[in-house]
Amino acid sequence: MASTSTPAPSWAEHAAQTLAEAGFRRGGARAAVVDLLDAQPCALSAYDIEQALRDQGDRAVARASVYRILDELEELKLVSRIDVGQGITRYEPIRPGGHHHHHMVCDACGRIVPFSDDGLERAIDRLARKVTFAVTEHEIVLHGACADCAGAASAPR
Amino acid sequence: MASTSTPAPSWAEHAAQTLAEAGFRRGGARAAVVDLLDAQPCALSAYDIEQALRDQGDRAVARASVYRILDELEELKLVSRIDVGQGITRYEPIRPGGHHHHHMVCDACGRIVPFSDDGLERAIDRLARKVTFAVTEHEIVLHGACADCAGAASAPR
DNA sequence: CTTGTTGCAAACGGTTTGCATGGTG
DNA sequence: CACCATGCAAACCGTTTGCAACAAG
Repeated sequence: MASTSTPAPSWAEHAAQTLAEAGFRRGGARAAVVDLLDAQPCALSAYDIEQALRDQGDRAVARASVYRILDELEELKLVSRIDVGQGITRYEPIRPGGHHHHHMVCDACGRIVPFSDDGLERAIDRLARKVTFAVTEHEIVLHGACADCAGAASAPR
Repeated sequence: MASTSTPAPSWAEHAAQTLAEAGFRRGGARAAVVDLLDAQPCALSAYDIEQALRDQGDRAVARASVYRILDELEELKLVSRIDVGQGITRYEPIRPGGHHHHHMVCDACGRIVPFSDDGLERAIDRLARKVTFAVTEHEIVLHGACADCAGAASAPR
């Protein structure tokens, strides 16, 4: 962490640059969505994004625009779709140095908790080499109960 | 209990029995869906099921019934939901002695190919023991290109 | 005859599209 | 001033629900 010239550009900046390079014009709605995503710790649904922007007041964005912008961002590999079932697609920034991770879904409260595990990734890599299938992506979703919900139901430890 | 008359009950029979034990009455629509599922090698969507039954002619089942029946079967752990994205839920029989498996989705042609891997399952088990989350299920989806599509695009070998 | 089962059609909820308006370059 | 970006509303599509007809036990 010595390189003072590129002090870890925020994802928002990275996204803005990538978008510009791809020939997109600057637009208030897109900037608002990008900024919101950058500030979030975990995956958001299109609805979450629309609401958050509306609630925080300074820049409401139409639903259709949210979807269109998310499509563009996904196309440029700036966000990834997370589908944990329930028919709701969530989106999450792909941060330059960010680590690959997956999600656990609490079936009781709906909470989504990110996790990453090298052993799991290695197992997937090994598997990918064995199969007659060109694996480019993988998605792993763990279902169960989060600490709160599991604790409430069984022995609190 | 060495009842020699039960060598390997088909999934359809197993399902019929489980349903009966759970107090369900016998019904033509349900039987048709169960039979169709039993005959299939891989996951079907509700739409696939409705169409297949309508096409094969002998017993059409209303869309709503298909969904209701699938819900009941899932409740009894007779089928499992497979969600590979694209917003379409698929269903697959859980066969008594059947092995746990996951799916690869060809993003080019949409084909779904099942696979299973012990190393992967072990990695998940190990992980499940480590996390602060009561893991009850997991779903793994590999995306990429199937042999046909990958072969067509790149070197055929 | 009582109660679960099925079909039909309308309702639902997330997502996409068509078109007019407005801001960027 | 040309064109992309945005908002709005309607269309879409898979799924769910309400209700009436039907059949199993």
